[in-house]
Amino acid sequence: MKIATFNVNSLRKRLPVILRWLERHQPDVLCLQETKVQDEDFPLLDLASSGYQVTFRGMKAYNGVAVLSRAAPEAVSYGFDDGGELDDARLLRVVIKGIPIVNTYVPQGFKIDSSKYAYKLKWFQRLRAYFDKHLAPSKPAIWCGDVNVAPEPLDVHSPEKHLTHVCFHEDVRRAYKETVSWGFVDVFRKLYPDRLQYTFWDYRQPSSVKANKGWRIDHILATKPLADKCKSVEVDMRPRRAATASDHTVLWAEFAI
Amino acid sequence: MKIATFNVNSLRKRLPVILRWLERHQPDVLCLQETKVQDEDFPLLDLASSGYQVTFRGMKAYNGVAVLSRAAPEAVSYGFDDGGELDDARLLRVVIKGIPIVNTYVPQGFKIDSSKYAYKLKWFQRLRAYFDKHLAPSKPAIWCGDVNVAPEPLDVHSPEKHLTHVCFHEDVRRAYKETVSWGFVDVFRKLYPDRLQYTFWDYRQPSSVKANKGWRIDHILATKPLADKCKSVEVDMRPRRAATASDHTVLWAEFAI
DNA sequence: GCCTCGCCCG
DNA sequence: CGGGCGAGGC
Repeated sequence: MKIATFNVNSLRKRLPVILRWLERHQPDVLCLQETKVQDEDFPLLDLASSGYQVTFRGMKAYNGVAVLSRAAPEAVSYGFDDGGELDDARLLRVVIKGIPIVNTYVPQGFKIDSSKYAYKLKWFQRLRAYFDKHLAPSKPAIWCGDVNVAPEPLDVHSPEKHLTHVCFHEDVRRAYKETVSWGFVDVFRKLYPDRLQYTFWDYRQPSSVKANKGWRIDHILATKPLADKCKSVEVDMRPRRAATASDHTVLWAEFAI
Repeated sequence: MKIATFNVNSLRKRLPVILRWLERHQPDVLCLQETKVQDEDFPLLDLASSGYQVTFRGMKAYNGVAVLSRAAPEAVSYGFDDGGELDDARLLRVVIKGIPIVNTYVPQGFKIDSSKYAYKLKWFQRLRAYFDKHLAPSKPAIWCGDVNVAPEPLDVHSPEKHLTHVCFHEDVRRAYKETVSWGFVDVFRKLYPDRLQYTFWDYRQPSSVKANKGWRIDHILATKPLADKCKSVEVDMRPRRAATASDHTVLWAEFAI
């Protein structure tokens, strides 16, 4: 099973890139974030040609998640179910061929001293509780998406400059790890313990791609039984180099199931 | 000499269409309107490959005129010189191979009861005075551009519905004809007295192109000595059918000089 | 509908 | 820088 994740920064703007990538890579599942389209405007027709099943939840202007899958999902669930903020444009769970897949667009957090950052930290706690409720560490499951955390210094260019950045501050890294420790394994880092590899390059940072000044903030994580079956994980730079590119690129992993 | 006119509705958006048209048609002169680009942002580099000389005057967001010519203009003049509103983003005169060419983007006029409409009517009067000052009916000269007038009922779909439209109202048609009568001949209508042929199809009117619900408001006019040498005039629908089309298309005329 | 713009956002 | 939005123009 081949599964991929891609923060598209507008699904409508990225349709050609997405369709091209599906054609070339034929994944079983492609999880998308920042679709930035409300459900009534979702471009189902443009995706129909791909032959993929489409599951989505969006809102106007911000956020939005979707799952494209070869097989139809056996179950679909939108947002948190803990009585708090639903945040269904950031959290989408599907079950595909028996494997639960949680696709997240974790809040970015704005600034360390903002309420948005507090919300982000809380979000990781809620996500752990969500895993507790719906998954089991001993059973196959996947968590992927734009997690907005670079877990280690290796995962961001010039880490010493980003100690107070909402995607690298010690508190957010701790919050992320606390959620991971529920029972997930970062399959990229598992296969490549020392590899410097980013998935996001800021549009604003001049020549960030050429100079490779990026962040590894998009992740695919699997529970142990599934992580053990992970055969390969790669970042495909091509979508980031496309004429009309997202600021993120595609991360994919293949599992022997 | 082959001369063409095209309201591009943003030069920058229409660059591929323009370059393609130049390649295919190799006109001596292409007059453009609604370039919507201020001079400091004019995309000279993108046009350099065409090999055409570029003369332009624009402003931010609205209006803007340009002339692309195989030969460099022997003279260039921007706007009115009667002490009133300059309107140099609507009026550009060049002399090419000895022929004065007046490229205009005549004000649209908004609504019949608006001051913009009064300004439009006045604009035609000023233009006649401008011809008087700079041209002679007995000598070759060309006036072309988006004139924003359908001269006759044949020149607009459902004319009975547009009697109070600022591009078909009796006052504007009279004002236009008063300016034409200075000494210009509409070469399209001269060659094809009865042909129904539009040059503009509103984006808003659903399926206006397919249903051919348009307007003939872009014109090429020549003084009598030149009009007598007009060999052919055509409207090229291709640019209007392009993937990213202006709401106008190209009108061109060939003169035996 | 398809352009422009200024503004918000990451 | 490159998405989104809403307003203004035609």
